Amino acid sequence: MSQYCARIIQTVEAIPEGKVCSYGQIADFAGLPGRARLVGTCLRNMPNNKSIPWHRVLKSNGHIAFPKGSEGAHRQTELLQSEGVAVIRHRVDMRIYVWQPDLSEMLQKLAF
DNA sequence: GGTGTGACAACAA
DNA sequence: TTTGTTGCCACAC
Repeated sequence: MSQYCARIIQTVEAIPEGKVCSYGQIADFAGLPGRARLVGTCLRNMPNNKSIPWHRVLKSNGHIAFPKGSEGAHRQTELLQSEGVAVIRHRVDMRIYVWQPDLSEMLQKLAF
């Protein structure tokens, strides 16, 4: 558990329902610009059973970060659809569901 | 301390 | 849209 991972987890937890976010955004909000890979590494290493909404994290282009047919992809798709996010052919309409955090919300949730 | 790896991003064809 | 390539950096060997 590194400090980076803690920030990443906190940022991911701040994503509201029905919204999605890209790895780059997570890294950016977490104060780690350009460390998108670290987000994935941490989420993989971190136990995903801590109520972390990892399913709201996608690639920059809206694609699901798992290979199609994978278990993770399936679970992610299910979770997203159950939240009202339309997953079309292994991808999400980032134009609609992308998370655009308000500054006040950011300060409230993160407030490093 | 070198090397390879990774749930990625951005760019180029 | 789908592939490559490159950059990035913490982490496990």
